[in-house]
Amino acid sequence: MLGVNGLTIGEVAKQAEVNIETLRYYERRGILPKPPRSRANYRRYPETAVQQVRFIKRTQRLGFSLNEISDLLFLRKNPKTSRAAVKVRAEAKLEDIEAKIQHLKEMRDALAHVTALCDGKGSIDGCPILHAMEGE
Amino acid sequence: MLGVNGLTIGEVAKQAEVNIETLRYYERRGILPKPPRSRANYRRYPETAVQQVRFIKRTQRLGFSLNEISDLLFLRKNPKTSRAAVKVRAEAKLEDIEAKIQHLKEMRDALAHVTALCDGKGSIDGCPILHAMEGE
DNA sequence: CTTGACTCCGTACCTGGGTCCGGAGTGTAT
DNA sequence: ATACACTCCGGACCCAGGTACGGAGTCAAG
Repeated sequence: MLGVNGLTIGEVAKQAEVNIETLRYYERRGILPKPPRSRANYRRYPETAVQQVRFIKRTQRLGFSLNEISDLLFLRKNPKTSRAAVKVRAEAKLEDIEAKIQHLKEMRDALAHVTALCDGKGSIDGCPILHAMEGE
Repeated sequence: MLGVNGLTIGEVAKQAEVNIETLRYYERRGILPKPPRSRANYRRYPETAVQQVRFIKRTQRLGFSLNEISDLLFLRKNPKTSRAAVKVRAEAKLEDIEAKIQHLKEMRDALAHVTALCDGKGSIDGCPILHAMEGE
């Protein structure tokens, strides 16, 4: 009866490999459209819902936040949007990611520098790593 | 009267360039030792407190979380600790950071790939970036 | 007709690193 | 002495992205 037309939330969750709670959360966030309800008030999702959730998850893996994904979905809904609008966002995100990489590389280099000071021998007293963290 | 022996929380905050609330937070977390109190129950920090806070901030900038910093401080307090214990943690953190960099690079490459598909011309309908996010 | 699995909802909780609030007490300069 | 800055405290709030809880209703099978 339930599955006849529309997927239950559990079915969508399983197929899209997310938690049921995640689907309800996305709905609250307005990032997943509210599906119609059965007589007993159960959500009955169209088949496309699974694809929509996968889109969200894939886009997240590209580094976009849920707010940014909302924004992208909003653009997509509006036929007057230009492709340039999407491209601008993609390029901005690329720069974000690049900046994070640079930041992590700086941390890595600084930490590698400090780590190299220590031969790992002796007691903690005078430990060159801690010393470097303490000093200027 | 107050400044005569010991720094007030505001003085430490200013010198260490952190918020007063941050100092109280670190104290709650047990990462900054509880200073003695004045008659009126005001914290009177020793001069070394500023250095301690700077240590925390510097170590954070190297990528350590406050929990990891607690752990490091705990090691430091114990004279039986070997330098190797510190070095092990530094190297583990280095690997953490390296893994984060790799992850971000994968995101960057995937996103760059997708972004390159689009010449930025035309309407959003059929946008190759969104199309790539939707498809497998 | 009962059992077990599923769903409903609102709300609270989680991690991490703080930041802010508000009322009360204190320190100090004029 | 009074104005103004500083400090005290517990608890609430912030960001993100969920996850968990618990009581009630519902569905399908035996």
